[in-house]
Amino acid sequence: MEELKPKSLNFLEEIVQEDIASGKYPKGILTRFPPEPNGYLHIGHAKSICLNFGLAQRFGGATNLRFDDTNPVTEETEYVESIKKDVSWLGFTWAEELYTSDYFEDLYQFAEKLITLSFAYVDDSSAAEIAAQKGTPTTPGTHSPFRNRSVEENLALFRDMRAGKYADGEKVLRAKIDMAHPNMHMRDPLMYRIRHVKHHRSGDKWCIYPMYDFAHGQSDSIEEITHSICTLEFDVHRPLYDWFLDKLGIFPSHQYEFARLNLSHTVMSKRKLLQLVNEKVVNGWDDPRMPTISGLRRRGFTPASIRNFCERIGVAKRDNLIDLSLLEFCIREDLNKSADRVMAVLDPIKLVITNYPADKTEDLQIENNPEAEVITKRSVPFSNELYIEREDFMIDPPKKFFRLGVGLQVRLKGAYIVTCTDFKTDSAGNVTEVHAEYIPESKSGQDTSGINVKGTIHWVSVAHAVEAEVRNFDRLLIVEDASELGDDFLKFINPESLQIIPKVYVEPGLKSASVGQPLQFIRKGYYSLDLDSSSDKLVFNRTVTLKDTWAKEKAK
RNA sequence: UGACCUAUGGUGUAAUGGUAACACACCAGUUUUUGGUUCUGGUUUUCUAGGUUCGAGUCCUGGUAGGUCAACCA
Repeated sequence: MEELKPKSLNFLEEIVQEDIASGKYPKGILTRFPPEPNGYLHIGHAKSICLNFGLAQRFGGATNLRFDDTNPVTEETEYVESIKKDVSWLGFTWAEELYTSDYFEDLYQFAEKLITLSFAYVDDSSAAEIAAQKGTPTTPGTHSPFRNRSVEENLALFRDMRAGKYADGEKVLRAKIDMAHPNMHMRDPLMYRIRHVKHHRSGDKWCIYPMYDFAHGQSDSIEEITHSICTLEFDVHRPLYDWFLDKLGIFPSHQYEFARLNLSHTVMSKRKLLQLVNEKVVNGWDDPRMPTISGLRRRGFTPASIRNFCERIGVAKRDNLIDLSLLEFCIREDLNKSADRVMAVLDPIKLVITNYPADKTEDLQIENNPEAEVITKRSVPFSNELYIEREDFMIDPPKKFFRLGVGLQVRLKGAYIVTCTDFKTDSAGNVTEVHAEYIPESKSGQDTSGINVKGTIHWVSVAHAVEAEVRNFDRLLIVEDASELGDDFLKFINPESLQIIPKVYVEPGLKSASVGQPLQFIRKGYYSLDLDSSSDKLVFNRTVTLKDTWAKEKAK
């Protein structure tokens, strides 16, 4: 489908467009999403996923899903499964499911080749010695005493490393580049280390494992990835990425860097997320307060809203801090179109309609979603005793209070207009009951009363109400920017990030709600049924509130 | 006392040497049987000093500020 006015391209799209125009990649472009299976995906990964898959979709290419599993110590199959689930859920289909570990033999051969070309050597130095040899960013490094071993000796030693003749840490394979290079990554970086550890896929087949720098570029090259995009901190790795591909003389994949996503009022680093889980600040990786894909899914976010968000934040090379309100806008925008409206009273007070027959029940037909293309209705029981929101009645209502107070009128959503006549209090002066009279000819849809009211409030019939638990979620942190907080970020957890309301009343039709189904509790927010629900206990998660301009008005 | 990356409203992102725009946020009004939604309008912008040019947010130089890099992590 052709857009009328071509949207401006982001810098990555421009690069791809130029490469295609110049005929650089006659077979089309190929991107890849390369997570390490050592944790759960978060919204930052979603940006990368949308970028990689989006680039390929837009320019007629394809995208591989590659698990970058070169460190057997941290990686597990459990994470592979969750990552696949999350990428699929976001709505993307990968061309091939691949694993860096599947290239271990190729990578080994690449290493032997570099040894043969005198571009690599086996080093017996300890980790501390190697660190010392590296120098500092402002002072050049020094040569390892093992740097000038012969090709034959290096080859023999490296084969012995593979054969398991050495213990962990005893030897490493290093690239022979330049110990005085201004880029630290070019000062004879490690290519292989010894790890006598079972790998989640290759098992015990290997005891030497390639480092990221010796695996990533070559994996890209093996797959003939044309555009390998990653985050900014890998910028300094690019010379090394290019050096290996050049010396090996293999397919020249190219790396491009973009600024990672930072979201306000939350944390994104794997370490901090892990900390939240381990210290039980949240209830697991899929806690709805987490910025993980699984958390957002459980919270009630839709894949489309997240894709939309990633589209709107754009992509560039400068550091950024995206305001959470943009994410909230995106989910509201989506849910406003798709969520059925239902009534739930979270903080109930009884409203008695004194002139409505006590033994009567009406089944009212109420619109599910005024925004829908095809309007459908549902049946909601109405009777003389209703629950309404406590905040919808005031003893001394101020001027612009369009709700109940003695003498005031409101419409009960989908039902009648009522006039408040009285109220009861307990000994402490708390309102316990509100009384009103309904206007029979004001029935919704057939109103002949001629009365206009400013306010409409939601309600649930006492006799028909279904009990439910509601979990209201809010921002995880009370500070916008957690980047400089370090471990102190735990001191800034929003104490109201989770508020459980154990007993609310919802309309009876909600007994048949399904997990994840988007709903709008009228005037309250968007909710979805949590997977903790059972047939005799409903639990609803608040995805996001509605915009509340009344709250702002009240604050004045 | 290094190398590299970056700098546009409050937050993001465009403008590809030719009128600084779009979204979110915020404010005001409109619509509304949700104080939701819709629609309309408004407030607020090119880090700094030079240079090139008829013309610079864009190119060049210096400065300033922020970020990245010295894991047998990725």
